[in-house]
Amino acid sequence: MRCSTCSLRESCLPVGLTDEELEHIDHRLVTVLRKVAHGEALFSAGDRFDAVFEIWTGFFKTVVATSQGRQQVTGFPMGGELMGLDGIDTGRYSVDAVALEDSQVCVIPFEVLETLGREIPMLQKQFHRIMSREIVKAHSVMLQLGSMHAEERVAAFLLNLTERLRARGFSASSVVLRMSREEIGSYLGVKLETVSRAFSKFQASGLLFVRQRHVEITDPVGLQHLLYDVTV
Amino acid sequence: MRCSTCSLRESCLPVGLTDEELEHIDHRLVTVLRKVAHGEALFSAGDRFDAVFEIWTGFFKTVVATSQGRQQVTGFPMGGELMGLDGIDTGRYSVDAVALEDSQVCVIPFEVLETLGREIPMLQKQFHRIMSREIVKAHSVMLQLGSMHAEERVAAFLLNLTERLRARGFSASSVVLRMSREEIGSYLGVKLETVSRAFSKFQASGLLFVRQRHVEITDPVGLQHLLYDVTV
DNA sequence: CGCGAACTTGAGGCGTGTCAACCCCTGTGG
DNA sequence: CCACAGGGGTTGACACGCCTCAAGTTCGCG
Repeated sequence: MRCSTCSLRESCLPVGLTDEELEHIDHRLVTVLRKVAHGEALFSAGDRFDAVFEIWTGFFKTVVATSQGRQQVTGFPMGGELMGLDGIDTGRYSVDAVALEDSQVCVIPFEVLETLGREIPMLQKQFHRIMSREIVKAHSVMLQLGSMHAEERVAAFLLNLTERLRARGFSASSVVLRMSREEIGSYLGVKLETVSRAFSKFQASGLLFVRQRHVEITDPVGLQHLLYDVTV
Repeated sequence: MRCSTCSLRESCLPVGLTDEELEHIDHRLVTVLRKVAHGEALFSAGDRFDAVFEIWTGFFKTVVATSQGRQQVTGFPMGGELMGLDGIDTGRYSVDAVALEDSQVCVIPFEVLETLGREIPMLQKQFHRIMSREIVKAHSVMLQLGSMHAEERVAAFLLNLTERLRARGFSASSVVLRMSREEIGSYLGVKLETVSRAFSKFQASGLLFVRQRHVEITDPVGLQHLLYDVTV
């Protein structure tokens, strides 16, 4: 596997490396490309940790669960994002990572990443940036879960999703959701019916058109205003 | 500042380092000990990032805020925990870190940490573990915010707090809360009155005694059961 | 073409928020 | 040492947003 010629090299772990450094990590950082079928788990909570995974193509959900059967979707990682960082601490993954569509991931053995990080300071720095970003994203989700009303959460979710799609060159207005209402609801801390009602209400307000998993956002600014116009 | 003779060296960043390695980082990893008075901010969202902070003594809260004035407490870090990791990504801190009592923190310039990490693999590994743990903790908070009822959240909060105190050699049954009902409520995504009512109800159930910020937990197992006995 | 899963929509109940009054501590100044 | 002020905490009554339960609809897929 060669990072130096990969189409994602500008939005992936080795961003900012020189051509020389990129060639140095070719065939070393990533040795295997793994395919994950729709519905299949890339890894599960409790599995032994030995690698992190860079999403090359596809879409995932990550889920934490308690022994009592409580579940919570903690994220919807997509192309260019790194998964498995939660496993570094204890040596076992703490979430399930399930593909929401047929996907391909670059397998990065963690030992190799730490070694190459010592050799290439820029790689080390990028890795730290990515872990830090993960923490910041988590804080942002906590803010949503802790302080927003149901409709605001759904609006924030849609805006966040479309922004990420836009950054990857996809349309930000016409979206096909890869996840169910129930998965969205779990992520946002509300029930699936509440998500459905929010979509319907947004449609009635002329902000978007929704038909099952197809969403056409006609008024992104209006959606954004839902996050501002709140009695705080 | 010397890490090799610090009383916290077994529950701090350089855990697991050899005596030689510890002496190598003495006066280098930590150059300054900073005092933060009760109510004062160690750093604020937007401040330029150049260091992470290891809490030596004291107690903090971290708070995220939006431009619209929405706020969310994201954590209550205490002795032996690392703060400021959120600033690595963008080069600016993304939360406020406010002392809830007079505190002292070791200032760790981030440049130095990355350099020493390249020299000492064990230091690098410990740092990665800590960042990873931060992500896992965040997932756990998401689970609370997204799937638990108010009383369950309060019970989980109390159990988590006392467990951390216990790990530091303090009593796990007799606690003086350093934070207000409002701060607890913000952290848990409920209103301060709801926190107050939960405390009162726990007392009525014989699980604990509460008087203002003094909490005496008489039945930790009973508290734990509140998290199990739920229709999921 | 038909089945089942996912989604939508409605009615009613419950949990938490809101608002307000009161109490308890702490700290300050006379 | 006491009086007082003020912030934090508690408790109650009521409102409302979201959950629950249920029925009906649509869509994807075998």
